[in-house]
Amino acid sequence: MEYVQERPYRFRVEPRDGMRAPGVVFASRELMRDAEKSLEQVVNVATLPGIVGASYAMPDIHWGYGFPIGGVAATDVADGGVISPGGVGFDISCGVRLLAADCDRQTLEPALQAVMDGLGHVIPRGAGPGGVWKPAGRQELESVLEGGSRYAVEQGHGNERDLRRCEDGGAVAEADAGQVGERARERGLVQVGSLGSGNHFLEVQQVAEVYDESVAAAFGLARDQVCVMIHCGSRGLGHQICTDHVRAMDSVMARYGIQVPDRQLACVPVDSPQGRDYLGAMAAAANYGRANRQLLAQAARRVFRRTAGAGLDLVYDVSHNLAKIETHRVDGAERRLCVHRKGATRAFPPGHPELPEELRGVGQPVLIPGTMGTASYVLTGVTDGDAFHSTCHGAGRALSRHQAARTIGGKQLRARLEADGIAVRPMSPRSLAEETPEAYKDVAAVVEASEGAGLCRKVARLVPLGVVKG
DNA sequence: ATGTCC
Repeated sequence: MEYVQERPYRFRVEPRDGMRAPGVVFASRELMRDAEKSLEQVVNVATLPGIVGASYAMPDIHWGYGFPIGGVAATDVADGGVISPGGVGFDISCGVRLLAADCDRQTLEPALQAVMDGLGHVIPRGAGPGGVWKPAGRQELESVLEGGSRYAVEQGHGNERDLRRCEDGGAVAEADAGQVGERARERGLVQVGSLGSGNHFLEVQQVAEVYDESVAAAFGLARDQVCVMIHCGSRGLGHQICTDHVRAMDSVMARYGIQVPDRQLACVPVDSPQGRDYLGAMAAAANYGRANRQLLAQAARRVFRRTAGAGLDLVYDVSHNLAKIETHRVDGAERRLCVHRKGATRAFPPGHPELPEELRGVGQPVLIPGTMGTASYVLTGVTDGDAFHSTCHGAGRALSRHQAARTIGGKQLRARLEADGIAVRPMSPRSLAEETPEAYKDVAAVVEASEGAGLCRKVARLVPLGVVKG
């Protein structure tokens, strides 16, 4: 696959063979070598009807279902633009929530093991059913699907300030629970407030480094401060919605005269019955994901209060697997676009009207989960951000689960992490081994490249003190 | 990611 370097941290594939836009990859030269393996998917996405700008890829790009993970593509709604579930991913609204504790690492130290034991006890994790909160019935599940974090807070699980610090105020308005199928509901009923497995986690962290004091202060973060980061999604419910709607789209796509180079890029016009159906169901899954993170945060708050006498304030909650209808300026005109971000994080700039007043001067907090043994990052959106104000979402996998588990045993890894001062509360040794830090790219390099490409700015680096893993 | 295959 041929590409050229346009400038530092930016590579380009010229349009050819059915591509309606160029491909653009933000990466260092070194990360670009990894990215090459997924360029075919970047090129495939560029053939989607109505695509504007480019088919973009973030520095943590890797192979995914249809779209690459780390892919961003926007389509023009009024110009036959399509919506593709492959551009969102199976884990709809997977995302990150960061809470800042009212104590620093030294103060927490004597209580850390008790905090970790408490979290290990109350945080449901791993595949299958189990959640901290059970909706009373079908009716209440619908309330979660339509109300997200807002509904959870209305029921006493959090406060109004939490909602200001959630993307979309905690709930996407366009959710349509009627488009959530029976099996998705069954699966969703028993998993509200659960982590799941794979790279999902709840970590107790410490602010190890601050790159921008004033932005960090606006986010409520300072050096040595204790934080809690929660990374999870919409569990079986989102997965089932994706499965159901891909099938529905696949069977009608030809009727719209749409051809795609990969069946996994199934799509329909945003402005079509099937497009609206998927967007309504996707929004419902998005709300489920936010309620999920809200309820896990409440569980963490109870543990911190009881075992350490500490409080937790929400810094922000943002998804990195979602499609959204947003207005952007394209070729000098305001256009309504369907922005797919799959393994890419929205990064609104300072002054954006959708940011809460107290953050409007500094930009949107962007939360980047790293790996267990290394670090996570807090970034902020920038004024001249590219790719429809998007940036990276994490380290990005480098080894398969199988390969990872071959490099180290779970017990050995746990011993190594504990020796490094990181308390670990895993679901099983095997699941831990699959998530060994060596299985991931260097998150610092990914963040460096994202900043170098002009997508965001670094605010703080967080290191783990304790990890609860699915 | 996912009741890791309906």
